[in-house]
Amino acid sequence: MTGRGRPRRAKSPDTKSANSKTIPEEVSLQNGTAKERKPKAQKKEESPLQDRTTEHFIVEISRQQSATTDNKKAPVRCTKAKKKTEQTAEEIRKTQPETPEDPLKATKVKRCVGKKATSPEEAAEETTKTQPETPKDPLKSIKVKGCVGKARSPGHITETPKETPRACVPPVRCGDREHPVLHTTLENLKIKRDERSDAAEVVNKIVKAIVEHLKEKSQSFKEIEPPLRTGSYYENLKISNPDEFDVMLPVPVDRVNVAPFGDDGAFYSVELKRGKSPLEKFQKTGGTLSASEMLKEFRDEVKKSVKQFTEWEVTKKKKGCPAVTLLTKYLPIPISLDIVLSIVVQSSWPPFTKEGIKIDGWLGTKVKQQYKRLPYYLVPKYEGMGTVECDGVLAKDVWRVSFSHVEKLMLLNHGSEKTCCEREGERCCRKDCLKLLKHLLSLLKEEDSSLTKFCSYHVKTTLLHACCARTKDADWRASSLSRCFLLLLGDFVEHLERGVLLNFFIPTQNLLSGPGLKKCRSLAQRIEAERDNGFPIFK
DNA sequence: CCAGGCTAAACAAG
DNA sequence: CTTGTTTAGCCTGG
Repeated sequence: MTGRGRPRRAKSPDTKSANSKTIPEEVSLQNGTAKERKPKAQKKEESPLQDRTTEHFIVEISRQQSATTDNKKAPVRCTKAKKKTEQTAEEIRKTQPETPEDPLKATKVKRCVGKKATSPEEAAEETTKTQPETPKDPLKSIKVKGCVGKARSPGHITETPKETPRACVPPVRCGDREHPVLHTTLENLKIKRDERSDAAEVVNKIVKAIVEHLKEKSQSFKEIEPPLRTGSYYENLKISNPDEFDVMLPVPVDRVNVAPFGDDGAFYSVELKRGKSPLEKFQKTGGTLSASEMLKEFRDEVKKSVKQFTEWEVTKKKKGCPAVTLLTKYLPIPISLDIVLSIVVQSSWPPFTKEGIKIDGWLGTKVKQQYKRLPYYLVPKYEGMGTVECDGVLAKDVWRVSFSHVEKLMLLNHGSEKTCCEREGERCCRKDCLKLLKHLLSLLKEEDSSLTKFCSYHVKTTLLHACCARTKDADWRASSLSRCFLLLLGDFVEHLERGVLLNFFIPTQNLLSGPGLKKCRSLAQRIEAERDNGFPIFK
């Protein structure tokens, strides 16, 4: 039915232009924060990110060639005919026989292009409504692509076609024959293109509206920088459903004094140095920039800006949580969107990061230096009771450091060779391993409510540490998925057994101190049971 | 501010 | 399996 030439998805032109092509806000971020760090002169060969190769010539030439050939086949556009998503609830709400359990799910007209009905619920949906509690949100990031010319080396010389299965098949060690279930599981975790498209449309629309409102209608937040799309969706790590989005809205500050709050280096109190700032009003008598007051007003402004969007609701405030969470249920897949207030600090990273981000062997020292020249972010997050006081500062007025922008950069550019996972390069399984482990954790959380304190950030951190331990792309060959996944699983279990998983950027912070050793060990046992039985939970 | 190019990933076909 | 197409996201240059 679905012929290749037929438009499987069509959108009305206005929708299109409004959402997909350009997100204008992006541009001003560059102007605002990034330009200084990314001098124009730093091109191609000169970029520190580039010089791990000696093939610049070939690379550059081949780039140009392929660009010109590509051009020819470009603009074959489909005709757009889709109804806008501005539909009201009633319009959208057609009965969805496939999923009777959810009355809000809907079948859309545009989807009727002969696609066979997908099964009720693929494999297992992850429902990563990850707990707000402890360290969920350090998953945000900035964009700032490392460098300009990506290498696509045609001369990428592979002495042997290594990935092809050998003629003689060793009994045990051959790739992942041991665990074919991992591959099918991964397959089921993929996000459907149409669902992604629908979700992106509604999310982009509301984010745009919020940003416009804050810039034009609010005093305190009129200087916000373009949204930083962070978290697993924007790292291409989202599994199962496009149902969770994280967007950080950064407020620039000129100069600030930042002082540790507590002893693990993750939380800070902030003082504005200069007078002139829209943020003055959030200062307490001691000069502290009050996270809670700023978040309160931010939340009010976000509420105002989504008021007219009846399909979105604002969820209740959660203690210590830096996000204003929006929900929409007017799509087959309900979406939660975290709008996270943050302040951008341009100066050098806190001293507590000194021993962190040990990526020298994996991504290289120059990449690390580049990352460390980026700003860092602070989000209005605290732990425990907001009334706890320390040096005259209340916990609810402190900020937690966030390096989500760097996390995103590392995950999108994760190879020790820069051609890793590119068309001409070797494919690796780092992200697949992470997806699988995330999935495993969320399945375990579904069946055991005592695991709420564990979250996908624990898994992500485990992967980052693993990448520093097994630094070469050859350690993560796509053909060795099972072995790599089992090693990663082993890492995770080790952390759990010891009850120690250090924040990748702030090694003085133990991310497992929240859950506690007892819960850690019980999770470790549960995971080992799955492993030793061939992952029945995936079946 | 926008148009256009590029990439990763999903998806379709051979 | 390989190859090509489509799409959202991202970046750049005008």
